[in-house]
Amino acid sequence: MPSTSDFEQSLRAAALRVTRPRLAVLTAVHGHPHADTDTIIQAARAGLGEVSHQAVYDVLRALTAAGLVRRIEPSGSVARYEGRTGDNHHHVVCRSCGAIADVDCAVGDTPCLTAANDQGFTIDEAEVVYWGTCPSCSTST
Amino acid sequence: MPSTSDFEQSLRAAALRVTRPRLAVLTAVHGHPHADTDTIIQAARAGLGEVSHQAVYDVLRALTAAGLVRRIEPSGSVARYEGRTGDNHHHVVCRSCGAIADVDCAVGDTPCLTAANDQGFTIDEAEVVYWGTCPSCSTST
DNA sequence: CGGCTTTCTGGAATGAGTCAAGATGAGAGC
DNA sequence: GCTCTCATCTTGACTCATTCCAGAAAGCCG
Repeated sequence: MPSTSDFEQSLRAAALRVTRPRLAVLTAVHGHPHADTDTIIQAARAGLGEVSHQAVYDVLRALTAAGLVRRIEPSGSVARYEGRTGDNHHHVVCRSCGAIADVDCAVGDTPCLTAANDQGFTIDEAEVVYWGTCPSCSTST
Repeated sequence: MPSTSDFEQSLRAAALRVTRPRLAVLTAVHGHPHADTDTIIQAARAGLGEVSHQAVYDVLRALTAAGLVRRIEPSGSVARYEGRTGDNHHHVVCRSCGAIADVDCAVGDTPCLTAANDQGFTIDEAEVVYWGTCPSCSTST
């Protein structure tokens, strides 16, 4: 996991100001993969004291726009964020407990980006969500 | 598009009672592909008079559970529903205007269902969303 | 250090979706 | 065809994630 100075560089590289809340949120996102907003707020507060939820939302939006974090929203769940960007991986979501795990795509770097007929759309990203059951939910059945 | 009697049969086959609201919602979903909940409510009312939003939500949930309709939720959008199920197609979403179009997958019937490492998950469905720009938004740039 | 701009705080508002209780009507048996 | 039973629909209030707003504070640059 990147260090605080790495995050600082990332922020500066994205032309964003380096502030305590931003570093805290960035650290929280990297330390809690697929965490929902509330978890990130909790984590940010744990390392910073008090942060308004508004600041976290704002920071997350800025970071998402800058491409430093990725926002994922499985159906039926609240928005979640993750720090791994640019490596084109996808997600498995457990139907039972909502757990999310990373999976690399089988095909390569930009898989499935070749739709049979693209309807004239200019496709620039393919997002894949696998639905299934996680190991612990499978066994507890 | 299926007729009302087809919908009746589908409902009965799913052990659901055939009611006016259900037929109206089913018709609305088939007549308005990828429509959001509000649109479906409007469409159902157009063919039925007055329907409570609660009934529509309930019907949509029942139909989704029965597999008669499919629920899709692109990030940043409200829930949408479609009547085409079982043919394993995917969607292109326009980042600009939010338009949704169907695409058949290039690989075949159950594409991309082979994740590189499934983390022990039992995967039963792969959902693919292509992000891009629709023809009209591309040209108007 | 000073000024400008962006960001953070705190609170209130929005809006999709859900819950609960009672009324209604579809389906089954007589 | 009639009646009974239970799933389904109506109404209305409510939850909760997310957003909007205005003012205060802090970071960045010269």
